[in-house]
Amino acid sequence: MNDRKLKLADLAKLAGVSTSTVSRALNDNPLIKQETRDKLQQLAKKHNFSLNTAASRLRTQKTNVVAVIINLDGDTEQSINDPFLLKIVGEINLALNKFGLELLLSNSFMASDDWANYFINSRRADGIIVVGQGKSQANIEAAASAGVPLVVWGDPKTPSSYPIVGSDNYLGGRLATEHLLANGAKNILFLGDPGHAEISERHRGYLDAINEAKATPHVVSIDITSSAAYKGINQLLVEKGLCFDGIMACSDMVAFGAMKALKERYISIPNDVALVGFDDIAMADISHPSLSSIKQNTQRASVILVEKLLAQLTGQSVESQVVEIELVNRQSSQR
Amino acid sequence: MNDRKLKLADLAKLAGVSTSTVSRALNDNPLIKQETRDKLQQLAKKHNFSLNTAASRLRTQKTNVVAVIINLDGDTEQSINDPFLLKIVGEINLALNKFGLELLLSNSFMASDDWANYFINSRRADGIIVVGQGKSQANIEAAASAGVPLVVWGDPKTPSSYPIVGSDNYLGGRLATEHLLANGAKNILFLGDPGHAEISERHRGYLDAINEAKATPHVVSIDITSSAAYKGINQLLVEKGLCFDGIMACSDMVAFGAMKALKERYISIPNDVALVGFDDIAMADISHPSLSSIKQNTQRASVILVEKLLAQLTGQSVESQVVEIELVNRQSSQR
DNA sequence: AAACAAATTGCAAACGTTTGCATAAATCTT
DNA sequence: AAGATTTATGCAAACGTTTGCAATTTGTTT
Repeated sequence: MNDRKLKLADLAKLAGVSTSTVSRALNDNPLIKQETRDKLQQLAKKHNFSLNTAASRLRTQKTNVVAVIINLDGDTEQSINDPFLLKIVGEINLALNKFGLELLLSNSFMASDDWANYFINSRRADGIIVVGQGKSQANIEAAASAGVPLVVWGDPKTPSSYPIVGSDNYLGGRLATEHLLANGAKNILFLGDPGHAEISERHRGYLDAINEAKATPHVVSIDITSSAAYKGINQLLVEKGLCFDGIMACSDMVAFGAMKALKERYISIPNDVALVGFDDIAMADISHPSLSSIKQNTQRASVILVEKLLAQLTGQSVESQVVEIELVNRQSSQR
Repeated sequence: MNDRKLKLADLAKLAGVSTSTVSRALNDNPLIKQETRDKLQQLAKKHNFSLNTAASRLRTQKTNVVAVIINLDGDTEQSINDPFLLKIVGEINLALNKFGLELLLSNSFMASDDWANYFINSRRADGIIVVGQGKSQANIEAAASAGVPLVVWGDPKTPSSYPIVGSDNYLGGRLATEHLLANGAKNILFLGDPGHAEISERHRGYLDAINEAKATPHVVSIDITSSAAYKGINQLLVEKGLCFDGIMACSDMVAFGAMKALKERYISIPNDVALVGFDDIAMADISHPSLSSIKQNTQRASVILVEKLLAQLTGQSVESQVVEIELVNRQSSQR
């Protein structure tokens, strides 16, 4: 780094034109003659010039930055380690880049509770993508009603004043359960916390499928973590023995926790207990037995999230949207 | 959002003081009388005021933003899904927040190759944290020699002009191998690509342990993914049968791929083949059998990364640093 | 009570872009 | 060939902070 950072004015002097011209040329403004544009762009490249984003953000009042907030409830610890959450952040990153936007990563622990203020008023970002509804939607609601451009990854069927993009959780729960039934399971456990928005929909789907089959539902309510699932199933086995022959788990990580408890007692999967997870994380395919799961189309969802955010930025009003899901049939439910 | 965004000048008018005073008060500058400071800070809170970061970044030439680049090689696909990479990003995020910094997430696919230019000259960020060395360090080297404040998560023993923070990979490889030997394994496979910086150190540790035990080394070189590991082990079994009784895998995900191939052929873990992974991701504890692994202290490493970056920002020169590792002994290696 | 020092506050210039408007150059009409 | 268009460029003001310096107020000393 030899010398002081070049600025627009320096470049202009070098080229013998005004700063306006350089500015326009670099932004590919058709007001400037094509030939001049090319020349100036080359000059900029040659001198390793790049615009000072602070200055241009100040002037244009736009940042081209989107804040992504990983929304965890303080108490129930679906930890930041859940591969699924992180996977979706990765996908969102890709989707944003495709639209020339950058990603400011944040989480619900920092940044206080006033998102409108912290991210938008301060011009840190143009809009917000919230990953996960959490148990309380208060922060989201507050930001949305403050007029912040905002989209949420969550359960699209939740009534809300802001657009939610997410999987058809009801259908997912239903398909998974019907699949277990079709494979001969009679006593199917729902493993997860129905107090959580997305999971409550999965639970509804589970219930409807169970009822239609005239079976009896049974819920084991636990946090969305493997270890909670492990403990939950263990405890159930201790107290009541093997009183079930199927599990619909609210996430793959939860399913793996359950699997461990079962395997330790030499309960065969899928023969004694059939199992379906949710999310289809990479591990589902590589575990043994491999885990049947409801696959969420995170890639498509991410693109939709970004599109809806952009639509809001141009003043359009947008609706929640469901993205399709798919049952991935593997060994854990096959018999 | 009722009215136009408040600015410093508006607040000043409300309070009957100058903008300088408000600015200083909000930044807790001791030049301003404590009483005035309190009053103005309350006023700001009351009106939901927050500073325009674009303006203040322009004026101060500081952003308080750090770019985190996930550095994947285009070809060898240690995909963005590897939970370990994402875990460390989470930890870095926490560490940055602790120091009042924000995290701009990026990856080596976007942002061109000229990081100095794209992130620093453009004043998008004050410094860069690179996660992963990848196979080629050209981009990192270029940015570092352009004078960019930069730290890398990788193998600290790699000679470099920039500071690298990471685990003692040599020791990790050695400990894992010695542990397998101590548990009676005689023919231990190294599963991973020694062309990769961190893994080459693990490989060295493996080699030294093997040689000291007068055993013969055997490397199965594969990409850092479960599926590559699965295929690799499968192929080996097909071609040569069960010619090994221990595996030191270069990552947990790789170990799981190997486990799957073994389990499918009813090869017992740990009795027929003992196995140790690397990273200690959440899944290691929840798999069955649970996976012994070398645990990297990502939390401590993240704090160190940030501290070293801050040190650079204040002009100090900093060195690479090793963070301790730990063997977590679980079922997969126990006999 | 005057003279001085210390503690507070205000003035005004910068930070580096973008953009409405005015101007200059090139092209087209008749 | 002179006016009327069209095309291309330049001028200068604004975006909202921060900060060196000057100015004011307050407190201290003789």
